[in-house]
Amino acid sequence: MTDSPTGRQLLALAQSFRTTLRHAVYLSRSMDGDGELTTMQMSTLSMAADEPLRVSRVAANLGIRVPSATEQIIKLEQAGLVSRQPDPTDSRAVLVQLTDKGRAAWEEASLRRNERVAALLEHLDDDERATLAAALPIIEKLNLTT
Amino acid sequence: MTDSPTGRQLLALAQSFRTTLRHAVYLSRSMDGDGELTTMQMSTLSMAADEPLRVSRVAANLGIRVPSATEQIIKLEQAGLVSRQPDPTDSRAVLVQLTDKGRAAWEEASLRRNERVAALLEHLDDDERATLAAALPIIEKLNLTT
DNA sequence: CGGTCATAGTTAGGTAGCCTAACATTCAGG
DNA sequence: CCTGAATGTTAGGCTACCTAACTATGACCG
Repeated sequence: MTDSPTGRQLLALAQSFRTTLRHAVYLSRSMDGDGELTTMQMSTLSMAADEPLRVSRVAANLGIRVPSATEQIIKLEQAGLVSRQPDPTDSRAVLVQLTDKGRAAWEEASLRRNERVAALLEHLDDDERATLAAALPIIEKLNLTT
Repeated sequence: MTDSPTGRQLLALAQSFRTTLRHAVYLSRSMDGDGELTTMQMSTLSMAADEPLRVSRVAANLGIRVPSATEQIIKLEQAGLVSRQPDPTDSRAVLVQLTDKGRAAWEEASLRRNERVAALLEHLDDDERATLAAALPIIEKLNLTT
């Protein structure tokens, strides 16, 4: 504790974390296959599942700019999965809302993804799964810090 | 244990994991800023750091196709960070090798990234860091399964 | 009120990274 | 040799992101 042993440990953990983060991106992409909804599309739908929300909120949640969000949302609209309507309380804003078709598509895609991920998790033993489960909220916490 | 309570637990964990995975992608992207090396570029350099390797190996490690790897490698070459030379033992193959400049750039970028991630990790307490450290190899294991 | 500034989205145009298909070159086996 | 497999590169296209410029609405204030 003379100098900063904690600092070195932190750097070492950061190194490992960075590597794993990269592999996680890889893993995530490998889940995206087929003609299914993309991860980003599913996130958008899941946000709108609770209540209609603004384009700017979608952008913020996805970590992209508003024009990019508009683009994606228009595609979802053309696919009939969401509808766009002016916000009655502020006609500048646009509310993105899930259609019935959108909800069905999201639920089904979500289920299928979960099954695919669950199949991976089956290769872990109980302890490993417990550790993983404990780590997830911690990673979430890191995100908020950003 | 009558039906498959484990199955339901697995699905629930899968759901959480999927969400965190998405946020991890977000986190990872948020690290990519500036005019620095991208994550993919750093991975490529780190692979070549040990010994020269083939384009096809780079592609496989990054999870992309060979033409895409060629593209990235050519950019790195133009930046003077790697060199491309025919494999003496098989002149179809091309060996990608780190230049001195490439090694220096990689080491510096790596250090800076680690510092940035370490800054995030500082917001965690010791227990949380321990849990995170324990979870990393488990996530790696999932990747191999893919 | 009426003018000015901020806010919400869309449009336009450009870039980066990925893909498949088609192509050269080289190796390996009968 | 000659044919088929393996290794890269080239060509062309797609998607998701970006910034800049624009429209339209709201909000504040003299």
